[in-house]
Amino acid sequence: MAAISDVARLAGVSKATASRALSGRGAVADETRRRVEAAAAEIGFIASPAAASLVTGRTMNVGVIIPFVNRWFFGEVLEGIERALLAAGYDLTLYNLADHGPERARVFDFFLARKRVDAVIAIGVDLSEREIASLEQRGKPIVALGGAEAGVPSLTIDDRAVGLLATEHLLHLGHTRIAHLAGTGAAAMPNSVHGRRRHGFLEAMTAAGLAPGGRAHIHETEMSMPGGYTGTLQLLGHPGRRPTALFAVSDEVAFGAFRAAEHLGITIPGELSIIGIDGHEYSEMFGLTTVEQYPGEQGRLAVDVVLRLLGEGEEADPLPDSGAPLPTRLVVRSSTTSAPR
Amino acid sequence: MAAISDVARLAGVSKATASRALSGRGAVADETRRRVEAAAAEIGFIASPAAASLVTGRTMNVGVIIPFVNRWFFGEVLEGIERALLAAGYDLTLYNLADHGPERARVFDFFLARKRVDAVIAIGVDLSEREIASLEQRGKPIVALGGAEAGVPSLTIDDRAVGLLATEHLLHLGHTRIAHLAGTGAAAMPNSVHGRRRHGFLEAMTAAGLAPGGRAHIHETEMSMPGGYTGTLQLLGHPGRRPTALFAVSDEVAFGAFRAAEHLGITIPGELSIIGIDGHEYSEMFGLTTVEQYPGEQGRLAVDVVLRLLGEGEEADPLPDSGAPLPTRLVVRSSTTSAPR
DNA sequence: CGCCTCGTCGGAACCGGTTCCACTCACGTC
DNA sequence: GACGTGAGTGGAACCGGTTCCGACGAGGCG
Repeated sequence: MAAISDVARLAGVSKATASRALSGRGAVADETRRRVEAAAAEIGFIASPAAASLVTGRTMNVGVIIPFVNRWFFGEVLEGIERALLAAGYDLTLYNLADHGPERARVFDFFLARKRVDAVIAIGVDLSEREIASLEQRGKPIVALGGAEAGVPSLTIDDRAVGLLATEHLLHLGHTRIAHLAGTGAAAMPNSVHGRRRHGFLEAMTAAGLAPGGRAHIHETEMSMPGGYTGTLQLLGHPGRRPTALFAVSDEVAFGAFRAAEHLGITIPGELSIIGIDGHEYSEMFGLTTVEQYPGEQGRLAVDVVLRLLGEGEEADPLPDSGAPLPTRLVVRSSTTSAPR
Repeated sequence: MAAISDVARLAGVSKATASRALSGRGAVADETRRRVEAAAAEIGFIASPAAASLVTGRTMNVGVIIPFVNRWFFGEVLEGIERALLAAGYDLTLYNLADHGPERARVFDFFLARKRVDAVIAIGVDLSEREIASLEQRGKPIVALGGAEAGVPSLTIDDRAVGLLATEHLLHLGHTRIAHLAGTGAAAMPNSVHGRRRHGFLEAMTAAGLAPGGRAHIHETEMSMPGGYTGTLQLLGHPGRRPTALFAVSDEVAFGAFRAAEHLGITIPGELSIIGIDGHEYSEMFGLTTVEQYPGEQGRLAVDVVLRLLGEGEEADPLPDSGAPLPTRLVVRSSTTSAPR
């Protein structure tokens, strides 16, 4: 429990000089700095973050709010954030908040409002006005990732464009009976990620003269492999002319569709083409055509923005995150092919 | 920016009394407490954790070290820990440490050694002597989860028994040509989770008079679905008498095996029985027979132990975590059946 | 009725850093 | 040679709580 006063005494300087020497702020003669550093090393001095943050008001800690840990996208983002934060000397405090329960209010009022974090990164959760106000009022920057928030800097891919792109890929292959496995609430919440991807689908279909509801089918399902499985069974299980292509809202959902197709004896891509969204780690194994996004990199970017807002990056790189959507890329594999005639 | 001195002034008491009233420590008259609480509520007083931890030495923060976020088991454990910690008023600081890189030393020396956390929960990472000593020396309790650590309280299932149980299930079904998809390093590190499961497999095979190496095959692979996929292709892809049953070291690996079997035109369970370990969220969808474990509950338990070590739970429930292995359960589904004759 | 005990409370020290301010001193300039 | 300048340093206040210790009054006991 060596304190800075011990270091100062050992180095023969004042506490003030020791602090300046170790923190790098303020002018200290080179020779003095070396003496102080040597003294600190000798007694194994470790500064108390509590004492520092008490006076500076900075905790060197960023809160991350995330609804799921075990969905691939979120896990990847979290890893990216963690790495970037660690490199910058920040700690990451995790809040796993799915719904708007009492838990959530408690986290905002009790944990985040306290001086436990300097900033907040919210992944895939829509913050309420009150929640945003509560944080901003205390001068804590917020950055949203996935799901644009009004009033706070948001990093997100263009989900509508991605839905459009995926659907157009299927259309270009000659498919006309195309189904969409959408995420829960896609129709009810047009501004959600699911809603925007659905919108892109509808837009492409309409532009191709394929009135949705006529031959296009949309089924909403949970964002998981079992969700894709049961959803696909619903979509393709009944007799009649089946869709020849399926646009799944995420790769995990698409994986479930693979399994359902196998169960139904439908071959891929012969009888059914499947495209997903994400660029999931497993998509190569499935041979899944997908629109890739890069969640790890997105997490890193979110940290960049946060650090800039905290006045760390200062000038440095100008970073063109001026509202431009994050990059995505169509990767064609073996799960999509020309429509059977 | 309301400080406790403001509360005290408003309530007409001293800082000392205000602190006692709000923290619940020390004797305060009921009427005084009510006045202080009313004053605190009125000006929206929020205590500074930095100030409190500076003097008490407690941060109300627990560090969690985890090698992956995106493996189901780890994600589930993390969620369980988060929930339990939050309920107890603790924050969770996440450290995503896979290998023994320089990053890792930095986390231990710079982050954990500082007074940023009160305790550490290490999931599936083997701590070095030095790392353990460094934490214990500073009075920070450590709890290990999955992969027993010498010298620190460890929560873990009995991996050898689980491997035994899974293999015996296949043996009871009459299988004699049984392959094991083991985790990386299973042979090289007999005390690892992978090593112990492999050991259980060998033990069951030997007891059944089936000399490993004769008709039993072991292949080591990455703990993921693609790992299971390529591993299974290796194991079953070449001609000759194939195994009729497969014991996969984890459910995710088993899922990959399903996919590989489909690719090879092998029916399940007709030509190949598959059993996994974990009780993965998706195992029901696959109809996978598995030995379930309960990672969310394990995380909760780890928090219980940590809180006890921090002197929170004090007496309360005696909790029989006296080294007894965590619960597991064999769940038979449609992926295993009698050996073909 | 005197004394002890206990509940209640205030004053003040303290946790361990950071930073403002004043001061010294060497150096360059006119 | 007088003076301004700025680097380098120390003293002390301060961040916002917690806790030790002592004071005080009321009630119980002998």
